[in-house]
Amino acid sequence: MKEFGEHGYSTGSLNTIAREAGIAKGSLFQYFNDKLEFFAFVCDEASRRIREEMERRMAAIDFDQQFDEWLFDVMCDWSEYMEAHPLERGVTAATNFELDNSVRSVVRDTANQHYLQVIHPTLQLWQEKGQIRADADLEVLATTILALLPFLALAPYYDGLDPIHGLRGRTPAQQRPVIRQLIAGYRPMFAPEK
Amino acid sequence: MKEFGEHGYSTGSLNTIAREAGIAKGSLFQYFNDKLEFFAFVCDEASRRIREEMERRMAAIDFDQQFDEWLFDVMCDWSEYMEAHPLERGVTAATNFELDNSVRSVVRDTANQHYLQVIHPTLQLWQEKGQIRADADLEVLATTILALLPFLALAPYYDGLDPIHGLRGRTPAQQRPVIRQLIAGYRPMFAPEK
Amino acid sequence: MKEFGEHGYSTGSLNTIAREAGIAKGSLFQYFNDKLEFFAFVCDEASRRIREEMERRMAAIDFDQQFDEWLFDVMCDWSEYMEAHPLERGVTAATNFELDNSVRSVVRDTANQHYLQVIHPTLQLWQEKGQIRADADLEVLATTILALLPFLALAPYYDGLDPIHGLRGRTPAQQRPVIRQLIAGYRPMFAPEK
Amino acid sequence: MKEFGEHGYSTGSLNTIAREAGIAKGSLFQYFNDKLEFFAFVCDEASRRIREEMERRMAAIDFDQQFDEWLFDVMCDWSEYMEAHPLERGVTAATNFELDNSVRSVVRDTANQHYLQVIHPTLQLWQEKGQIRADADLEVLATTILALLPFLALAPYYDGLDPIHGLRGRTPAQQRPVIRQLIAGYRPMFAPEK
DNA sequence: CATGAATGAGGCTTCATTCAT
DNA sequence: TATGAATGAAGCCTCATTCAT
Repeated sequence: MKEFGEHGYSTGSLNTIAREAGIAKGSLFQYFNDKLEFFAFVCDEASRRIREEMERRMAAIDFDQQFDEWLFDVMCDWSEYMEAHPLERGVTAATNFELDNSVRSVVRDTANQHYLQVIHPTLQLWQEKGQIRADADLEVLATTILALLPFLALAPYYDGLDPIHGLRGRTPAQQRPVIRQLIAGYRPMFAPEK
Repeated sequence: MKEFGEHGYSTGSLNTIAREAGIAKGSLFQYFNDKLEFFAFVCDEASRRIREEMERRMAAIDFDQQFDEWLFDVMCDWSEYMEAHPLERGVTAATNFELDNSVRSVVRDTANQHYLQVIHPTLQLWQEKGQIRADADLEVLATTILALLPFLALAPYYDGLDPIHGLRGRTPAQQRPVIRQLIAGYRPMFAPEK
Repeated sequence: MKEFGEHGYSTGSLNTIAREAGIAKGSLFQYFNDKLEFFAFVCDEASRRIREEMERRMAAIDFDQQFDEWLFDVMCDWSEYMEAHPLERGVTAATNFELDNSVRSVVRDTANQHYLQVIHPTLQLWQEKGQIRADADLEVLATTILALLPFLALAPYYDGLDPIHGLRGRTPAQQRPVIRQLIAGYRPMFAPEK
Repeated sequence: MKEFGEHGYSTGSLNTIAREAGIAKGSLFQYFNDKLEFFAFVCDEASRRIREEMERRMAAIDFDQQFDEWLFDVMCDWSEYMEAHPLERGVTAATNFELDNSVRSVVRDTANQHYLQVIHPTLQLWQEKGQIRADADLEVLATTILALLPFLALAPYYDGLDPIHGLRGRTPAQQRPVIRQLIAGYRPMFAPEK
């Protein structure tokens, strides 16, 4: 996760991985047929960990509040999780920044499934609770959140992702106003008529 | 543009570029000190071309309509431009998918400046025209559009970018319903009270 | 036989053999001390099979005819056998095309012994029957036949072995005219005076 | 020529070649796209040298004698040439012992062309001179000689090629009786009626 | 007797960059 | 200004063999 997270698929070095892991180069190929299979495994593993941890955290968040408040809490947790887990964050970057389609399609589909299996039911639940307007477009909302997640995860650590709010370099605590601003901006998309 | 657009910075090969351009490998280094300087130049050039062409096209779009109608026209133009210009699209992908921060910061800032110098004044103009609600958050709107542009540019051509609306593989004409849906979804963010 | 026959000794892979055989890599070394011993066993086995089958077939061929007619029948059988037994044919190629002397000497001597133990007595028999001229040089005849056998076995399946008669790609039936032509050409070497 | 001649295509090492040539590994690829292209070049070069030298020598051989005497002289020259040129001999072995069809077809066709462009016209010439029987089959004769050449070139230096006459280890001078015996054995194939 | 993970040397090839011409 | 051969490090991957289980 460290090597691939820092350098991505094509620039990540199996030699380096073997050296830092203290095993022989050839040993890597006992478990994976080639570099791509290895990378895919690492990405799957990271996606799974991220999802499991986030589900655990979300279960602890107060469900008896307005949707935008709840979303704010979730996104702050997300922000803190990513700050505390540089390995998972690195792999998230590696999958989001992969250019090669044949590599990308292998790793992105898995990640997207994990995300959507959380996002879709959650949005429906909130709509049923009446906290999301009945005529809101859940697909557009899901797309927005699906884009917001890597944005919040990476913008504080990678240059050029957020030239508007200036997330780059901010701690999770310092990110909170921006998160609040973004959710407030999106609020009309889902907010029920008063 | 072809080589870097297809393979990105680190995987793009100067050997290949020289070979396909029909010039000597050494000649590249007459004009650029190293690979990064070359890549930066290519990205700048692409960003400039994209911006100029889009400004030209936007000037031809009817300004006497509602903001969301106008935005729809612009985004359709953007979609058609990207379909017609695979080289520029490739470089767009290469800059958006670059993982290495020291490379990324060089190319993204330029691109973002180009984008924002168009987006910011435009949004202000539409707000002054009263077509964007006075209390709408122009920053969040700008961030949304800044994310929407690469999304629409790349999702039809790269796997795993849009698992919700299924833009992958669609022609510009087939993308139009999705563009309309997205803008309709975003509409409450800026739409003036009726 | 499959792996060594297709790729020869040095390029043949014990890993592949174990994988395709469905046994563990280590198990190979329970029965053979090293790769060469294994290869030698496979070649011996193939030589033995080839010899036994050809002796069986030769026993069924009419012995009451002229030597060249008989030889034609034998060679056609040989041609058909090789077509029907790609594994044995492959090993034949592997032993004939082995460059490394230390490997070659191990496998060729066995094969040659098998061939000569059939060829020598047979030629003597035919000479005693008076169908081979008394002053014919049986050694040269044996050498000729010893060269003819791999030639007929492999030329239809390997490039560049027969640039004159064009055996490459021919079915056994299509090889028959060439076989007849070759034996007719050799005929003066052994034919008794009329 | 040394490395490929000793170990053949697949076992020959580019690392070794570069090291013994005193150049960098990468430099090999300035002139050849891959190993096969390199090997093909080496084989072509060797074939050309062999042909040119043999044509030079054949021009010095007395043409006013019987065909079998002339052939004996040529084959003795061939035997001496191969003894004096271990590099060319090695490459000859490498092309004759190559198992991989895709490699083999590349190098054998060239070699065969060189051989046949000498053999065919020569045989015709001798037939016109009346030294080869009018009804002799020149194709079979050519095939015989085409097989005799690598046999004489390699049998003295490689195990298991000649289990009958025992050429292995013989000097050119010691090979002469065998060469004479072989040609005497083949003589009836072409000798004119007395 | 069977297993299969571990090894580490070696395989071919690509790369950005230099520099003498 | 243009060239392109030379470099040598680094890339991924395969290999036969060992050995503790």
